[in-house]
Amino acid sequence: MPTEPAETPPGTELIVPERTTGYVKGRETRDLILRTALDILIEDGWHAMSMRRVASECGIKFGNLTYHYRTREDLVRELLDAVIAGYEREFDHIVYRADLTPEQRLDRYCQLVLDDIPSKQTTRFFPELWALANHDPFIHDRMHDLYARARAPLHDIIAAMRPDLPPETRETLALVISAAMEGTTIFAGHDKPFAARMGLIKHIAITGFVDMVRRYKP
Amino acid sequence: MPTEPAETPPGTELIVPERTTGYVKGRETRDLILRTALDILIEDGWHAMSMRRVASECGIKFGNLTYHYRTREDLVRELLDAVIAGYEREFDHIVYRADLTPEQRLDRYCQLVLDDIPSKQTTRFFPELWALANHDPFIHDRMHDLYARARAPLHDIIAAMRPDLPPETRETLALVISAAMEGTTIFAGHDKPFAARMGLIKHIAITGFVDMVRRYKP
Amino acid sequence: MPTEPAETPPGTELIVPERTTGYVKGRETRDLILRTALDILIEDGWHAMSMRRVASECGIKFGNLTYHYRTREDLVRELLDAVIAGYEREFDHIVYRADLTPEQRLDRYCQLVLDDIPSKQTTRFFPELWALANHDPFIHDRMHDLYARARAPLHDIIAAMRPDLPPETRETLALVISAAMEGTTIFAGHDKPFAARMGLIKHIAITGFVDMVRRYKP
Amino acid sequence: MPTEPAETPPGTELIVPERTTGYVKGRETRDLILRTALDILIEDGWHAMSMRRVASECGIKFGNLTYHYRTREDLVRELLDAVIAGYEREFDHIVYRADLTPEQRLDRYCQLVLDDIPSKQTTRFFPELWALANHDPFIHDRMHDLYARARAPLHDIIAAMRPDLPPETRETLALVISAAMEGTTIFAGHDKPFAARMGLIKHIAITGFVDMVRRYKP
DNA sequence: AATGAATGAGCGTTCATTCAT
DNA sequence: TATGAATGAACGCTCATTCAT
Repeated sequence: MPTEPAETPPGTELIVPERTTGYVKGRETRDLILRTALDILIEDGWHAMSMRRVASECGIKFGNLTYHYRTREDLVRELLDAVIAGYEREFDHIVYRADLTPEQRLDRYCQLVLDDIPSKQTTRFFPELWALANHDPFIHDRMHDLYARARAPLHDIIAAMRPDLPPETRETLALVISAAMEGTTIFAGHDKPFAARMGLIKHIAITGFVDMVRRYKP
Repeated sequence: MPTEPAETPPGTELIVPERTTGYVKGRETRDLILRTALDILIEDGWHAMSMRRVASECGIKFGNLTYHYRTREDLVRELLDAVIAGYEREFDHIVYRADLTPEQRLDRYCQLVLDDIPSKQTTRFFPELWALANHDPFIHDRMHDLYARARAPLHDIIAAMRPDLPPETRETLALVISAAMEGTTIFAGHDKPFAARMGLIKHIAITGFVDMVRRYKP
Repeated sequence: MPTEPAETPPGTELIVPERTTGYVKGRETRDLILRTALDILIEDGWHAMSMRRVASECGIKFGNLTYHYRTREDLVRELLDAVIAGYEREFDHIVYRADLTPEQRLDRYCQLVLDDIPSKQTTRFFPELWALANHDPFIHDRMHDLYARARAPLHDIIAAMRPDLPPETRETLALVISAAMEGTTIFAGHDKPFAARMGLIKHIAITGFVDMVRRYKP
Repeated sequence: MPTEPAETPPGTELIVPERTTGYVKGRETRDLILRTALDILIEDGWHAMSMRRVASECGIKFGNLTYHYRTREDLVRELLDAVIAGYEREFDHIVYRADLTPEQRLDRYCQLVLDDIPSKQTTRFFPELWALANHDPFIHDRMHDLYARARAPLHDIIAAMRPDLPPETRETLALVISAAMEGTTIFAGHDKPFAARMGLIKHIAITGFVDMVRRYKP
């Protein structure tokens, strides 16, 4: 079973939306702002990502930051959208390869996800997102949009492996597998106690998931 | 297959440490403070749990709060210790029942954990902890202490089921199972999109976990 | 012996540093802040000079004060620098007059210093500085910088009067004279018991100092 | 001329007043409190001498401190009185020695005062007092009481040396000498830039003062 | 597009004080 | 005599926001 790591880690790119007034300078500044804000979020967490600190670490003046993002919420939403869109884009153009068996594709999908977890950005960003989603409906919905899109390939794979199961069961299998992988972030993500054991974790998890789909009896 | 919910959900109790000196009144006040602080943490998150808001929602004056907890860190540490101790206590006196087979005990253990996940406290508290642990070494260590203690019963069960496996493999099996269950918090916890499907999730997960332990080949 | 008071008392002016950027309005606000802070320091002492009180007595909002001086230390340092620079400036352009004998210049120098002591600002400001210098190394160094500059003219005068003495002795003569005058602040400064006797004090002190330099035998 | 240092430095003792309820324990506690408060005042200054810190550094509980000194002002006043009384006592029983000439007694008196200045307590305590006296009439009066008593021996000495001078002139001579010595605290006190030069300062100052008294012409 | 100035609110902390135990 | 509990106020600081330049 192929276990080589994915060629391009997802989520390393920020997809910054265009604006109506398409000045290049402003676009560059917004890029810088979002990149810097994400760095702070990753490094020191949500509450450290203040407007002042973002401006300061950008090397721009405070007034300029509020020109581009009038309120903190504006900044936060565009940041989360940009980060999430980055993850979504990677998923879209990596997973679909028709030359593999469903088992191989399941294996490959899980490799991709688990290989991404030890990255500092993923280990730091998603727990912030999970916590925020509990208190902010906008973030909650946006986050579950992302996960729904991320599970879509799994649905196809599981449907191919188990056409006998009802759709709800297949979806829930996908959910359990996805949740299981997310959960490893806490224990084997960047700088976590079991980071060094990620290889064994991957083997146990992936073989377990394949078995789980293959053998599940309703 | 036994799927009845556990009789007492863990984590609903705060274990507030005694003090060598002090009157009953002070003890009651400290209890109230911690209970209120936890409620705010659960409802509105970490940064909403300010000293002022805790005092205000306690119905006590700010000065009195700082009398009992001189600094926010004092409050936070005693709160986390009290919450975590509550979870640990439940684990300690529920899991050890010698009259069951290892498979039954694994099933029971997972039932216990998964039954707790939809509780509002657990769904809200642990993601906060995961996010905080990324930026606060004290919280990081305390959290992984808790999880290590929570995995201990799993180690016994898996050792009984698979004495042939080396300890590291058994530990990692336990870790994967534990992480998988934690991951469901995000998707099927309180008010989450798949909360209603927790029954099916439990069935898929638990039968999958039992299979995973039973059939794992190094 | 000439005893007419100096034409311009030193230390009545605040030398507020320019900033590279900024509007006139901001400069005026900073001037007002420092002037007000000094007034409070003089009137009610160091610990009364709180950020809140400065803002309030300025008629500006607290947030605006912290905009101009982010921390109290920023404010304090710029204030001390401005006050001290005011004293230094006066010393610089008053003392050097070549048309006088050394004795006349010594007399004139002491006149200048002693005439300044009964001013409320000097009587109040310097004892605060002396107390603070005991607990704050920055203030300690800045204060002794000021005094070193203030003694410089004395060194010249004494060198002219007593070229036979070694430099260390001349410096120490200057120090004793300077210290003696500073000490009168406590007893004959503004609103002090012997304020009314400053004329006699000046006569006794100055004739004594001139004699001391003229007649000192190592 | 005799220049050996005084046998017992003044101001090292706290004279704590008795109370009507003469329990020994309470007296001991008050001693400890005042001693500790003075240490804090000397070490970190006036504003650092808070009730809380005094209690904490005493090793007694906060409530107990407020039992002995109901308000901070109570503590401060008794502390200052005790310290000042300590200095006064030393002056009283050291200075009067009939077997010396007036010049010798003047020398001896100045030796005594100047020898005390480099002590940490004196260097730190008096500048605090000078600053406080500018803003607190009670302290102002008490301080000048102390200095008046301290100058009394000088008046006798100067009267013996210069019976020809009118009393006001003699008093002012005493004042100038006293003020001159106090002023050296700032420059040659404990940890001050010219502390190492105190020997030369003493010689210059004392010979100068003797000359000043001997030769002053109204 | 970018900066400077000003506001109002909230934060954690320290403090002096009063009162019950 | 000593401690615990509670209050109210002020502290320095950071923040998001608005508006003029």
